[in-house]
Amino acid sequence: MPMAAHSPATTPNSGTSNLPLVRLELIDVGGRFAQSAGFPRSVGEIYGLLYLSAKPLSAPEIGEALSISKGSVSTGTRQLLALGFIRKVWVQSERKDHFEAVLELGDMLSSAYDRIFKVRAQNAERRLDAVQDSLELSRKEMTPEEHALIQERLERLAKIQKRAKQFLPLIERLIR
Amino acid sequence: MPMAAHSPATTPNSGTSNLPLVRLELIDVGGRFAQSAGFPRSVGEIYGLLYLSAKPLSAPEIGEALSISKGSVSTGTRQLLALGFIRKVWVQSERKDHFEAVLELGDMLSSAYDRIFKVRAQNAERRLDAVQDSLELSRKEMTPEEHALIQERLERLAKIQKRAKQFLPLIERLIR
DNA sequence: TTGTTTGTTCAATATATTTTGAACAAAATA
DNA sequence: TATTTTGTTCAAAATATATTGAACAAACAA
Repeated sequence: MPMAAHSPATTPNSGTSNLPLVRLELIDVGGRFAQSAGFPRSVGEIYGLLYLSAKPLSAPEIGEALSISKGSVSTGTRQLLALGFIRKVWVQSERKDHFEAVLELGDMLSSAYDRIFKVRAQNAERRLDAVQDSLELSRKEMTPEEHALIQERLERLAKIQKRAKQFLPLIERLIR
Repeated sequence: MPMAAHSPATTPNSGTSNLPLVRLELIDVGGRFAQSAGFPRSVGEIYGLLYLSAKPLSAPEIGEALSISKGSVSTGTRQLLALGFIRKVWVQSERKDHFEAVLELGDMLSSAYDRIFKVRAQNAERRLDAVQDSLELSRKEMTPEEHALIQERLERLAKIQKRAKQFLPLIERLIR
């Protein structure tokens, strides 16, 4: 369903931006994708805008097209730059920074995968180790039966984690 | 770092629950995992509580152990039941429903994968089709050059999606 | 140097999500 | 039947997250 950025589905885009429908829709797609990946909607909208832009856009242009503030543009572009989804480009006789989308989305997604999911997997592993350590610390508060039960169940978790660790590199290879 | 459910890291667990440290920690792990997967924290905490429980727990027991309300327990257990992460069990001479964790987490995660990620992939595919349709609708508002550029970029997206579609079943097989 | 433009930060505001708990419904008991 | 127990719903409150915009800083121009 066609939808202008930030506007309810039924209302047409409010005035200034004047982008063709297809671009407004991809802005919305980007926003939704960002949300489902745990990023602010505006970050995805910025990428969606730049992805279908014929030329690099300045921060004020982005803000005007999406009706978002200077601050949000600054924060959003910083995040996208850090993830490698956009780059700064120099535009002749312009002092403002300009941004363009990195089009190699496949590569970008795999690098985002690296940064996000690998770190998460590592954290999860460390965390589970800590839980297993604290099982021994809690030993005195428990009956031997309870201790054995918890130990067995934590070992199940460790096995799942091991399995996950093994197939993650395979996914990486497939994504690249 | 050890942490009682819902309490700041430095404060000990407030009174009634009296669970050993290791169980409090797994509750926290469950809560964080749920959050990273887009579920309410309390849903993960309920699973974490049940996962290390020697016996099935009633709704009031869950609420008391986690210091959450009747309503949250009801909502949380319903979600976990729908996902297949817990099951109801009948406990002799008890009228209350009792809940226990499904321990086959690997299986559960793959079925949750099915339900969530497959639907997302399908939605994304439909959505991109719609965007491509609207490119044709917007044709008159654009120069031929702009049209060609957008068409090319949308085709790139379609390719990425196709690739993603291909490797998703492989991941599934690995997870199972 | 001063004045202007551009970009960032962050406290305040707005928005979205989760949790609560009172009101209700459903089921079991007496 | 009436009474108690158990479970659900959903509007309101609490919490978490995103956005704004004024104040600040940094870069450049004159």
